[in-house]
Amino acid sequence: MFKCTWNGCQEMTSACDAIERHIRSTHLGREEVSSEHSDSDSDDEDDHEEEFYWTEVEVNVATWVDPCEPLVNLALPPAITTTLPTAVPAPPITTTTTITTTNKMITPTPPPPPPPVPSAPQSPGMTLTGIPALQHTQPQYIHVSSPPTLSHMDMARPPHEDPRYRQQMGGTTLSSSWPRSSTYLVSCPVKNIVAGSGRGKIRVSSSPKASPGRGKRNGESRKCRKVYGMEQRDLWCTQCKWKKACSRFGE
DNA sequence: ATTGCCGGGCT
DNA sequence: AGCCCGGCAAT
Ligand SMILES: [Zn+2]
Repeated sequence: MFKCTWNGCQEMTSACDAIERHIRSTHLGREEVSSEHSDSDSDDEDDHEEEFYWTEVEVNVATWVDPCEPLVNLALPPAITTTLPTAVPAPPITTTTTITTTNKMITPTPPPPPPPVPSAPQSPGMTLTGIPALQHTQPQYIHVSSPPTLSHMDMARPPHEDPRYRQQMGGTTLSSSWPRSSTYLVSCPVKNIVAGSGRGKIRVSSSPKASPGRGKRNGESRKCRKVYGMEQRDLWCTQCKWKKACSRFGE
């Protein structure tokens, strides 16, 4: 069973495609569009936004425990489903209740449309740009102790940094949310506790040849610049604005 | 060409 | 201190 998780909606269907179509037309407000975009150019698969608004409800479901987070499932509903529309094993569980498995990222709060803003008095009724913009809910681990590694966790952009609603599309794609990709990184809380206290100018191992400390090292690194683009520079973190090492996105 | 950022200049 | 940019390295 696939249930719509939209605020208050109780729509339920047995087919995955059906619920997605329901969400698309009823909630997302966009009509059925043939999979082929004739006009637009290429790659990115059309935003699968509807995939965030339904959950798979099953009579019996094995509790998939993420190998990376063995002790974090005390607050969030344990659920991770890869892309598997049909075929369910049949574990010996006689529970009558149903377990919901949210597909794609963990969403602690069922109604995603209005992202829970930390605390900011906003104009009632509409939120942000109007489109159901989700935010990359970074899984908050229980960091045992890592004071020096205060890198991310402040991805929540200020309520309204820019008084002007900047809306300039580079193409036909409406910037909905993060440039999601098909693969989701799953970082483990196995971080080394670096005792970074030495504050000198000791720059060891700095041969003029090999020093992978500069330049565009990894193609996977998305810093403020690439994320927001040259436009909306005011959304970058301070360090990025000054062309210094980014402070928001560690790694 | 683009991105990340060190080094260094200016206020 | 904050702010900005030249220029380098890596993609
Ligand atoms: Zn940054």
